[in-house]
Amino acid sequence: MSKTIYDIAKAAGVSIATVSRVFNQAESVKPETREKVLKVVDEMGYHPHVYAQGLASKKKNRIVMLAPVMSNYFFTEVLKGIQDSLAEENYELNIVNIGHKKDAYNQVAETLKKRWAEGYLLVSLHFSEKELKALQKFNVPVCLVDDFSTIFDSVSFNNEEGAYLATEYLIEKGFKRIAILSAKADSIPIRDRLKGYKRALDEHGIEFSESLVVTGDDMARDGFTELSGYEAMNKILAMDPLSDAVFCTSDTKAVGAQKALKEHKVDLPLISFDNLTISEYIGLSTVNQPMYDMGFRATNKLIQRLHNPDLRISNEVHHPELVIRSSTENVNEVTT
Amino acid sequence: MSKTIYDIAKAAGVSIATVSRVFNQAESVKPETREKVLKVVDEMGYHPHVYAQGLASKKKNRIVMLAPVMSNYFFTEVLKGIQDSLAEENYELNIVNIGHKKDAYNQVAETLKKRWAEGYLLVSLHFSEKELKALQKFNVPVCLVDDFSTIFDSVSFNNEEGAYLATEYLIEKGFKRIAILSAKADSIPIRDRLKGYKRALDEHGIEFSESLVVTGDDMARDGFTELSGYEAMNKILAMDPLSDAVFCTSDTKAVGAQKALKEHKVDLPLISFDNLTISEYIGLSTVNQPMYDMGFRATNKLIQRLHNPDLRISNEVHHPELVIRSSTENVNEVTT
DNA sequence: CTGAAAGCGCTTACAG
DNA sequence: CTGAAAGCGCTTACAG
Repeated sequence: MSKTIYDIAKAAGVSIATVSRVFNQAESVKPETREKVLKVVDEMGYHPHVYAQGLASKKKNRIVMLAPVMSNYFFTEVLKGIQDSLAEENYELNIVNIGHKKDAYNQVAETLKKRWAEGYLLVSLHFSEKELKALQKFNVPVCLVDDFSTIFDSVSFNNEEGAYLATEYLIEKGFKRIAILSAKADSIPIRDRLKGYKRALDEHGIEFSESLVVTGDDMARDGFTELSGYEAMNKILAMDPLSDAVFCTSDTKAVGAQKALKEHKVDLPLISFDNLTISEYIGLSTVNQPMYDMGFRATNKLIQRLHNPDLRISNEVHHPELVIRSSTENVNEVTT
Repeated sequence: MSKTIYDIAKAAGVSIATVSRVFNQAESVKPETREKVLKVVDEMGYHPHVYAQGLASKKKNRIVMLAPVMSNYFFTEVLKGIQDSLAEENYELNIVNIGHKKDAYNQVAETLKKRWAEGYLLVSLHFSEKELKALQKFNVPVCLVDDFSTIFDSVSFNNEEGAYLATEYLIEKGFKRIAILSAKADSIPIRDRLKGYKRALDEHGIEFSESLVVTGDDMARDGFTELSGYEAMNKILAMDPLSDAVFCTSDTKAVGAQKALKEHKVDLPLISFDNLTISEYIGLSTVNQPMYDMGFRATNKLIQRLHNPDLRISNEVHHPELVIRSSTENVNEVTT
């Protein structure tokens, strides 16, 4: 039913090798022959069979993105960056969802084993040194996005520094009892952000208090949900004495937190993390994370490695920027 | 470097046919032989070459999702539905981004031509009858998501009815000058939603006025952006007399619209369209669109067709539900 | 510039 | 239950 290269060759009165060359090394075919073949190709609606091409040429022209939890903004921004970077290259993109965190490693390993692709982008997947070394054994080009390691190329973000800046900002405005609206304690972003929060307190001579680390009960997406933020802010509002400012570990959570504040008619200074598009519209002060850029740069890096496998491992770290809006400004400042 | 079926066969002391059978028709291999092969496979870290398998078996076990504009919530929700539906099946998912609207048809046609996959999901792609018929010629299983046609299977949403319900709701609350916060005029969702808006006015004896159809200037993503909503609401607020309620054509736009309202300290009743997760947290009354379900159901439908190509074309239409929150409630009602 | 032929790594009747 | 062999639809030295 579907046309093959033989059908085209016969109809054009040439060999299959010539038809193949028209697609792959057009210059080496006499212009008239090329035209003739192309004409037949067009008439008969032929398209090379991708699998046969891949098998024969040992090229796949495909890169695979592996990532957990699709339904979030971070993912789509990174994806856009990847696609824009890929747009100029002759690669197809496959997306594989890494489901349950528990055996994320096995899911990734299984995918790498299949060797569908020339290269792989591991997005927001955090593995131990040991696991990464095991993945390295598959000997396929990999670039980590939103994770750091010296074993693979990586494009990451300095979460610790972001949290530090946000917390320091609140401190410099005079706040002393600063709560941190946290998420799953052993998730990598939370670890790093908590570290930055603590360092800021420490360097400004404020004692860290475990009671100011507050988490919601909803643990979907590691607790990075609106609901979790809402729950956590309600806990904060139930504290006595109330904290005088809040560093929230994600904009999504901050949306929930703002709802709780509104319901309680309380105006606590709130700074958050991510800088989603929506944040501008809800007046959220936040730490900007260049998600699109990270996806774009990581893809460039991966493609460079495909062209030149002997490149040294390279790690690119993106730095945070504060974006200040009304959530920290239109509130009563502390007057000492 | 990479192991082949020959390496395994040799190491296990069997033929390649037997190794192949272990993977494909395990029952027909003697248990001891199977164990022996599996042991070698495991030791040597073998995995069948997907392209060679596909070429030889003429199966691909792959479905492709084609969709425009990745970076939106609709897309990710649908995607989640697709993935969950696929999780139980032995299919891989590929995602192809359809970029510029102008030649969306060609992009889709090119992708179908490649025949990577057994089946295709066309998400939020709106083609003319003529174009769909042309796509039909490729003779590959297709299911439309968020579009309706009798040429292919489809899972769609009744936009007209959704807009009708939202507008009627405002009318029944006593509002008469109801503005519609619109987007790209010739986009399919806008056409249908405008139709529903007009029908509601008509059936309740309210005259339609072109001046109450307001659009922002930002036309990215067909005008379905926060910015566009913000701009449009500012135009509404500049009207004299002011409209007394607003039907907004998407939650994303409503986020921008709410910002404008807040800045002007005006409290206009606002009902919107989509029911994003965030909408609950910003108190947005809206029309619920079951995006996840649509993705899930469409995938089921496609897979059924793969199993049984002679199935009659089937069209599933999902119906809207109003979700009422504070944006239409905590505002002054009209007292006649 | 072009063709004949080998080969990519599998699957699957066919025979035994 | 298992193997030898043909074939899937291409690409690419090799030779001319």
